[in-house]
Amino acid sequence: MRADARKNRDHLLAVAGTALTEQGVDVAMRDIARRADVGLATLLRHFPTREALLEALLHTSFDELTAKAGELETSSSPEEALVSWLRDCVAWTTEYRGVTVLMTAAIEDTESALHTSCVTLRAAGARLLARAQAAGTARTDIDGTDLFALIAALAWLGDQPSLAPRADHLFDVVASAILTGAASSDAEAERRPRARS
Amino acid sequence: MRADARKNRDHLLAVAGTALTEQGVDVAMRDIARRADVGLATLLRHFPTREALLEALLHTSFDELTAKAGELETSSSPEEALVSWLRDCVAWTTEYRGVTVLMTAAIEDTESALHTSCVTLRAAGARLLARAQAAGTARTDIDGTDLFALIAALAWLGDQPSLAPRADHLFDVVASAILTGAASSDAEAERRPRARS
DNA sequence: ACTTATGTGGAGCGCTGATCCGGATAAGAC
DNA sequence: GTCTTATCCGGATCAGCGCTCCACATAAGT
Repeated sequence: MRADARKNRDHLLAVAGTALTEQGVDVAMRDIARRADVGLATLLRHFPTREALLEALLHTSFDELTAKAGELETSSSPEEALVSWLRDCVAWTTEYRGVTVLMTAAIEDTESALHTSCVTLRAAGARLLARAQAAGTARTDIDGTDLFALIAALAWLGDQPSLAPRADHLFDVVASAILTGAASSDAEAERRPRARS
Repeated sequence: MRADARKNRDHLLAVAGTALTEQGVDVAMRDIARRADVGLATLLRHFPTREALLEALLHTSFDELTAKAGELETSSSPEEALVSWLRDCVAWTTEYRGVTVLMTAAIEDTESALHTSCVTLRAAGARLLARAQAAGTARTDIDGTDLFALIAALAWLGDQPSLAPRADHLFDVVASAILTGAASSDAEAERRPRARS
């Protein structure tokens, strides 16, 4: 890659990062190009689709989340690991408003630039879930795809301005549905723990 | 209203109904106008915004849902009434792909044509919830807005092609989180009843 | 210094929702 | 039955979107 191209690419990524966090993933591609003092065609050549741009921008975040899942698998109890990781996933999506819709579309579109990252993420969650299920602390009638769907739904809730204030609380509600509390001594405490703050 | 205007209005509503169920609420306004053999301006004068069109089209459905809530309040047990009504709400949204997003935006936008309908719907749900809470069969740390958010999230799940197959199952998961099963003799059966079909 | 392969960005396409305004027409007066 | 007028219609137009093409600028290699 030519030096000026590399420079443009890096600059575009930096500008896109701030633009996306400010205006959500639906920000106009033209706006990103304008803010980078670059033609729209240049942006679209480096990143032919919105998904491609997001992939380049978020793949380190994806890696961190999957890595986190691996760490939790050894450092925490199955139940704590699962819930903590779910919370991290949902919290992460709040930084990029609207990314949830693209991810749910990407997970079964093998052509999407985000496809692989999403599948990997789902697999990481499935492992944490299976571990908790084996320990008897998570209900056994859900799988990794269900978990992915629940994360997506909670993330979507956080994206809706009118529902966002309830997102944290509803996370606890849904989490209580995933956990059985079977092998936990404080099962009841886990079912209705966190009072409305 | 002049006779030709009334005729156009009715015709547009009929055409919009089929167009919306076929292509979702994001269908281009121009397409609706084209299918009705009418200029775009005509459609937009009768229904200045997409919300206005939807309100005219769906307000009978909204009325039916709130009426249904009233009936269930006297005909069924608090628990059954709540779950049955929630299921009806979620099922109804599947007929109009994408309507959930507009509804969540409308519920706190007093300018939206859908605002009143959404608020009424939330109130109907809140009453069913309060009744179940009074009977001790629904968790007491959620309110009508939380319920609305959960319905919206489940409806959104059904709108996503990749997650839709799990929507019914996840409805049961979330429903189990809302219900405590306290006053029910088959509490355990309610917590993990429906095997994956 | 010259050539060439590569990168660039303005112009233009088809699409969207929205607005304007000249012409068509139904409703009401006579 | 005719005429007036208030109402309604819809083609033309605008700004915005993602996207593509291609004449031109320029960095890299000889």
